[in-house]
Amino acid sequence: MSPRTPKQFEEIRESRRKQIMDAALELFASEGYNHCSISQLAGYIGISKGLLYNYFKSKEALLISIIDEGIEDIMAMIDPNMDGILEPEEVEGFIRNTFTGIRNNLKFWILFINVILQPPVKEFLAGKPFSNVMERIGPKLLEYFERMEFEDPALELLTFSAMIEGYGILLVYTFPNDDFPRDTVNSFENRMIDMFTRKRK
Amino acid sequence: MSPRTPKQFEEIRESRRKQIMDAALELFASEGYNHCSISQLAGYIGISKGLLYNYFKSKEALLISIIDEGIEDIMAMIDPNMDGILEPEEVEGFIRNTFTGIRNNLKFWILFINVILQPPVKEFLAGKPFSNVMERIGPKLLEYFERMEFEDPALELLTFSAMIEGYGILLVYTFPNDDFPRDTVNSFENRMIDMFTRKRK
Amino acid sequence: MSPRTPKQFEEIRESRRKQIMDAALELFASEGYNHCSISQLAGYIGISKGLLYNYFKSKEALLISIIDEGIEDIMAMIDPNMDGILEPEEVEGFIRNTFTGIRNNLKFWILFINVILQPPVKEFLAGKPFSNVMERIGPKLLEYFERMEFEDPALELLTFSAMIEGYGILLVYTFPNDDFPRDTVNSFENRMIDMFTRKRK
Amino acid sequence: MSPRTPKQFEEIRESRRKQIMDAALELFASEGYNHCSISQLAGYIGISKGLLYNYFKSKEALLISIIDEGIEDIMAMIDPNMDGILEPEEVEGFIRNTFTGIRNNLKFWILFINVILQPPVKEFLAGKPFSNVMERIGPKLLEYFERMEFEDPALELLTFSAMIEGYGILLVYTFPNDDFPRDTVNSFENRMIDMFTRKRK
DNA sequence: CATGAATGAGAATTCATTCAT
DNA sequence: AATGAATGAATTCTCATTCAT
Repeated sequence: MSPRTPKQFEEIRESRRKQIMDAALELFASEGYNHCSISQLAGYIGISKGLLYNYFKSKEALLISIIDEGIEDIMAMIDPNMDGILEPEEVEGFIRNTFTGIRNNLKFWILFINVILQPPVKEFLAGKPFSNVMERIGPKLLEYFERMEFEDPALELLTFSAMIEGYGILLVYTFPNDDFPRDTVNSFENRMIDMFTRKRK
Repeated sequence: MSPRTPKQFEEIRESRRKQIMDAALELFASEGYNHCSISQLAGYIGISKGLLYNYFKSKEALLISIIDEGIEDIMAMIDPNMDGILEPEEVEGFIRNTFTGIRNNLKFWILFINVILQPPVKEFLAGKPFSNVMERIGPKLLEYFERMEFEDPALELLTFSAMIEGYGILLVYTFPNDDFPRDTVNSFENRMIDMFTRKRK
Repeated sequence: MSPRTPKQFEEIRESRRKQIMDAALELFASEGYNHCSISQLAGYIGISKGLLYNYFKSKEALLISIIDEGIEDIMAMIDPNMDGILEPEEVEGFIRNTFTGIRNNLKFWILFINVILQPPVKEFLAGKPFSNVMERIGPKLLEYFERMEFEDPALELLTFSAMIEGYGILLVYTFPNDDFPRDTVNSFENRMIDMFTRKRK
Repeated sequence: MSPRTPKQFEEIRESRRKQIMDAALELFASEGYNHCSISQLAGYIGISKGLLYNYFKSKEALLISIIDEGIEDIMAMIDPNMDGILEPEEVEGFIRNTFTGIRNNLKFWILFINVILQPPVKEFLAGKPFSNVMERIGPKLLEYFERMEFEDPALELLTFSAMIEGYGILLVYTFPNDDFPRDTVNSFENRMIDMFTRKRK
């Protein structure tokens, strides 16, 4: 066999890294971050503890990487193009994407909810622009509700946020096994779209 | 000096127990359960580590006690009398009480959200009828929405749940310091009452 | 009620002391000295920990008292009058008394075997003339076997000691519940008497 | 430097494990199991406390491992082939092997006597077929004494057991430093062989 | 005499992290 | 790159003993 090229090395590293992060997400989400030891994690993946430290400089760093990437994934799905002012179709898209995004990354979402208030992640998020999805697009939505002449834009924003987050929480706490009545969820999504994209008087 | 009576001992125990639980709630909620050591907690209260174990057989047991009592407190406030079928006024009361209950026990609520998915609490809740507030009154609400001829009772229940939980979450994650625009919250509360107590067609 | 006389106080103290020692013997023998806490013991007796310390200055002191008294009891039964030289009838009496003594104080015997090699008791026994029953009467028996012209007096002493102690051990380890074939025990006793009181050639 | 092979790791583990068990046997036997802390033990070996837990999941587990292996060692020496019916030569061999076995593993024997009645070991032995050496070969010896037409087989078994165990106990309690008159011991051994392998009428 | 809350010293245990190979 | 033995600091927990009442 010929010696591997630098590019191949890079690929190997990348796939290992991904493997570790996937497994850690899996385990952290089901067992809890604190409750899950590096030994256990390494054993679960089938690699040595040392190798893990070859890829992540600490357990915290691993967690942060997972959170970071997860947020990016969800953000990418939720928010493909929100630079300018919001139009109703974009709000509709945002709602649809959010629902899909959370559902597609349920494991991550569970972990996220699980650790978001705990020291390492808390600190990490503090410095980030997307510490909270809502925080980022909040102002835009506010401006949108104003422009669309909703009666009480702040109330709309609160309602909007609560419904989005409430949905996410229900997924995690009440239906973590995806045993969700899909019809009802679709209706809920439609109701939200209905509520927040039709101009009210 | 005469020896203490059993009643006196009982009082000492009761007040100490409360003192420990209050301090632990405080610290666990702000620092995080895992991040806060028994040493730190004992130091914060100003007692010895040993005494803590005189009152709670383990750190987990202390956490569980806090959760247990907190749930009871909130349930007592939320749900004073929901034995029979629900009437609109009761739903209104439930909404109002829930909002007040969460706000009055914000520290507990933060801790609760923080630990609800973590092993000891998860297991503890599994055996409880009120593992989730919604779980308990869900069926009653469903029957209520049917009786009130809401078009899609399941959707109403989901919306209702999401809005309640979303509100709770927002409090914890987004406005933990109570820097909440109170007017908007009141409007949100009223909107919910409006949505779920007026018969729809 | 008239105030108690000093004598009555003395009696109360004495009976309490005995009660504590009996219960401790019971518990130490069944649970193991180290495994049994002062709390547990006090609870078992139905008194407070403080009171216990009123009677014994430490857990070790309590153990030592039990051992001390137990040894005295057994010694009193085994060895009523062994001051002068031994005669065959005295050896016979010694054997019979030893068997009865061990059987009557089985709980103590179990505790004794259990703790005899452990630090506090070990040190305590070191300074005592009866650190071991055999040690005390060993020299006398040796002289007896010589005077009786046993062929190898040292061998007889070893055999004698081994049979006595072996019997004690069997009681503790193999038949702690007294489910002992009494006939066989009696025969064993008679065999020992036979072996060690009849002059050999 | 090439990484260690699995075989090398296996060797390291095996030798460390043995080192720990040897040291623990040494220390537990001389200081007493309860009196000897993990810190002390680790310091004595010259390793960290943590490493100890890498090899044994608890102090109790370490004790049990020692007991388990010790029993196996002694059994292997005592009882090389006792499957069929016993012949006088086998009984002789058993006696000789037992004496040698106990003497060669005196440290273990001391520890064993020391802890055999204490909770963890007691429970552990309960499930074992060789909880007591005698228990295992008792029935065989009984049958042997019957076949050899000893007058009272049960009495012979009791005498045999008592002498063996009594010898073991004497070693531990009375002559723990091996300051044993070897001649007398040999005579004792011969006397036992004489007593239990010559057909009596 | 009697109580049990309170202490504190020390014990067992865990586990993220390092490092020689 | 890969391993897992080894570390050590921190953490949970135990329990004999004291002491105010």
